[in-house]
Formats: sequence, C-alpha cells, structure tokens
Amino acid sequence: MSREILRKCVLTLKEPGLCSRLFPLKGRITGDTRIPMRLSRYFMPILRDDPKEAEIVSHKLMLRAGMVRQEAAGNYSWLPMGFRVLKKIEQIVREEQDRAGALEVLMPTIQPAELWKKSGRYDAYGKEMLRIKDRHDREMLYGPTNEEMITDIFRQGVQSYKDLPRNLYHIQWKFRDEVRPRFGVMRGREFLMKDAYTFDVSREAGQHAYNKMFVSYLRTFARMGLKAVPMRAETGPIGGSDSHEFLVLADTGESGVFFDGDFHAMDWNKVEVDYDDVNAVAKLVESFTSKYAATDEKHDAAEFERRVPAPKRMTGRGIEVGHIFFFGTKYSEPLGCEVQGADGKKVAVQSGSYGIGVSRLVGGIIEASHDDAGIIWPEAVAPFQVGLINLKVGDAASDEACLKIYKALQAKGVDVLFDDKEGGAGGKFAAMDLIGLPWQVIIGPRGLKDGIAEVKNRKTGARENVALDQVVGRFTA
RNA sequence: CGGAGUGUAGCGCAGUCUGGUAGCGCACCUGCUUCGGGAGCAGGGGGUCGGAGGUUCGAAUCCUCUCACUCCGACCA
Repeated sequence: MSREILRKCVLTLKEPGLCSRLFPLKGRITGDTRIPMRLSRYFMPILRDDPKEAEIVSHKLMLRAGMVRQEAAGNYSWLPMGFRVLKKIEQIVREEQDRAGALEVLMPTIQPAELWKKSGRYDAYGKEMLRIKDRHDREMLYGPTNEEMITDIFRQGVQSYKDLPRNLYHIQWKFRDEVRPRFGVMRGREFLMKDAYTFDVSREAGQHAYNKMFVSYLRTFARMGLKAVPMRAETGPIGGSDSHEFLVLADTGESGVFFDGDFHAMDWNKVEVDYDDVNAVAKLVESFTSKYAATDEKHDAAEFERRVPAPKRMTGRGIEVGHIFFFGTKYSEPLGCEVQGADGKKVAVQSGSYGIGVSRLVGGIIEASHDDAGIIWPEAVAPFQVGLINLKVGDAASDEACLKIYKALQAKGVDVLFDDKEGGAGGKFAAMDLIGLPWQVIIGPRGLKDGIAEVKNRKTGARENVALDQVVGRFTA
C-alpha cells in the first residue's frame, strides 16, 4: 500500500468506507496477543561473556539473554524477550487477583505530597522517596507505594458499610531510592509491583480479605512454577498487626529462612477453594501457617526446635516475592477513612495491603530455575513455548521443513521463536539453551533424511525423534 | 551513609608503575571453505581511553577536581 493512500485513509474522514476497504477485518483480529517470531527479525542482543557488573546468576543471565539493559543503578530497560516474560508474569498476577475478587485500577506514578503529609509519612519515608517539584513549585513525589492515594480514592467513593468489602489493586511502576540497588531487577529502584488494598467493616471481615489474598498468592506463585513459602514477617515501617512474606527458595536469596520440611511435600497446585467460603479459606491458610516458617529476622531457634523434629528442620535462603499486611485501622483512622455503619455511626474501615514484586519475579524465577547453560523457563512464563532451530539455513529441505512447521505452529497459536539465522549448530544450540525456551524443535539435513525432527525438553534435556508431521501435534494436544 | 574497587570498540580485557600518538579475544561486515554442541583462512569496519582542568614539545599513562558504575556492611516488593 502506498504512503499516499495510507495518509488519505488516515486523514480523510469524508470517505468513511475507505479504511475498511483497505483493511478488511476478516476474522483474524481476536485480541490474541501471541506473536510468532523469526530470530532474523527479532531484537535479542545476546552476550557470550558475563557482563562484569552482574554478580548473581539471574542478573548475568538476563543481561546475556538480552532481556534487559541497565540505564542507571537499579533502573532497567526491558528488551523484547524480557518484556514478554514480564507481561506474562503480570498477567498471571492479574488473573489471580481478579479471581479473588480484587478490582483493577491504575493510579499515577507521580503523586501530590499533600496526601503523604496528611498520613504523616512524607517525612517518615525519608530519602527513599524521590521528591520532585512541578513547574508551579508544588511538591510531588514518585510513588513508592499507594496506601495514601488508594485510601483517598476509596473514601471519596464509599460512604456506607453496605459498600464493603472492597479490594482494589493496580500494577504500576514504583520508585524507591534505595541506598544500594543491586542484583539486577531483583532490587531495582524502579520496579513493577502489584499492590492491592482491602477495605472491610469488621476485624473478622478484614481477616477474611487477608486470607483470600493469602490463598491467591499461593496460587499465583504456583502458576509460575514456584513454591513460595509463606512466612510470618515483621510488619516493618509500614506497620500493622498481621503480616506474611512469601519467599521463593533459592540459594542466592537475600534472606535466611528456617522452615518445616513438610512444605516440600505440600502441593501448591492443589490450592483450590471457594473464595466466598470463609471457613474453607481460613482452613487453607491455617494449613500453611500452622507449620513453622520464618526468615532470619523473625526466627526463633527455641521455637523451631520445639515445633519441628530435627530431620525436618530446613534452613536455606529465600527471595521475597510477596508481602501482605493487615493494618486494622492504622491508616484509616489518621486519613479519616470511615463508613457509616448500620447503627448510623461512623466507623473506621479495616484495611490491608498486599504486594507482589512483578519485575523482581522475573529474576526470582531465573534464580530458582536455571542451569549452567542458561535459563529454564517454566512454561507459564516462558517468552515463547517453542524454539524452532533451522540447523542449515540455505539447505532447501531444511528451509522448507522449518517454514512448514513454523507456519503450522503459528496457525495453532503456539508461541514460537524461529531461529532462521545463518550460523553453526553449536552457536544455535548454545543460544537457545541460554534463553531457556521450554521446548526446542531441531531440524537439519541429518534428521530430514528420515523425515524426522528432534524435540528437546530444555528442563530435562531429554531428546526425542519425532516424525515431521507429528511435531505440531506435540504442542497442541 | 561507612569501607573497598572499576571506568580503554557492542561484550570481556591488556596497555597506566617507567609519558612518544591505542591493542587482544569474542561479536560485527565481505569472500571462500565448512556446517548436529560456540569452525577455518583471507580481507575489513568500529574507540576524542568516563568528564573537566592542569603539568609537558608530547598524556590512556603524571597531578587536581568531578561524574558514573560495582562489591561488602546498615535498610527494602
């Protein structure tokens, strides 16, 4: 299509039918975001050597696989491969929040200082808060969290106890000016976080809201292939009465952890419950909280020894990927967040806040799932499901067989990254192992003589010869 | 914020002590030969040596200031 026609189409409202004539919408537009990709057209600057600024394995691998690029300390650009993973993780978080009855909103990154002065945290937050002045010299800040703002939003929209309970969340970039950012996206200054806020009329209802989030977190992390152990946590500067951290076990974790070996036997994937069934939810939470699990901050050696038999005393390290708090009225009172009760009297709402470090999870998953060759993506968060390797670009039979499978996978909606670049086999294998797609389909003249492709599982390393016409079926069954 | 260190090509590094006009590996480009676990040969492109000031005939190298980044500690999704 010529530029001229395009411009006409865009600019000329006099011809309303032109656009649809030029761009007939025939069934293909479904909202499906799956995009097949040829490596020859992709942007994936992979590195052979570890960049020297990276210390831990996830940081090294993310840089080597071309997922991110550092712009400043704790501040990253997300390149196509990394961004796909980030989006997949974000979507799982979103789906599980929605399922638990939370409502998605989106608050701005920049907030006015007044709200924070009202809660008393403007001064308390200290230098971690990035403070900005606008052109009118008004004090603003780049939000490190959103309790103040969400409470204000809620207050303005809800007056009656009949409007409770409510749970509002958003997934938004935060900025905390950490003294020492490190470990890549695991401890950045700018980071993507899901934060949810619950509002309830009574202590009991608030507890149920907390429990629902607790369960949704178990499900969220399980879907990403992670076992995140809930541990009783300090409420820290944010304050509140009840709090749990969710930690992914990984040798490189920042916190030392002590926990009951029974957690290893528990099946996170079986976390299934009716969120409206208060007792069932409480019981499920109880089954996780009744076992000993604590970070080094909260660890009580005597209690550990009393409650856990010696062979089951597990110690290790963990990465905090989620943190939930029940506040009671700690924030609602100073901020005047009240509703009118059935008796006509105002009552401060019971609130809680619930965070998941979405961008941190990208690093956390790599920490928990990699080997010497590179990343091993769990299927649910993999940037592509299948890496299709043409071992001999230019060979007519190889080119044809690859293209056929590529298009067939594409037609079936399987995320596929097609390595159609020229190059030796070794480099292709190394690159594909590095970026860690769950499955590799390897096609070259040797196998084609017998009409077969090789299907390799990245995690187990298992290879299998599969007849060419069976390959696509392997990923669509 | 205390302590330690590093800035030289896209990435990893040498050269700095002892000043003389910038080099190696990988990556990239061209050609030929290769081609199932990071190939070979030949040719080629790319760096105002983090920045500013100073010393000197001459500075990546010496001096002063500055900026950035990394690591260890105290703090955090």
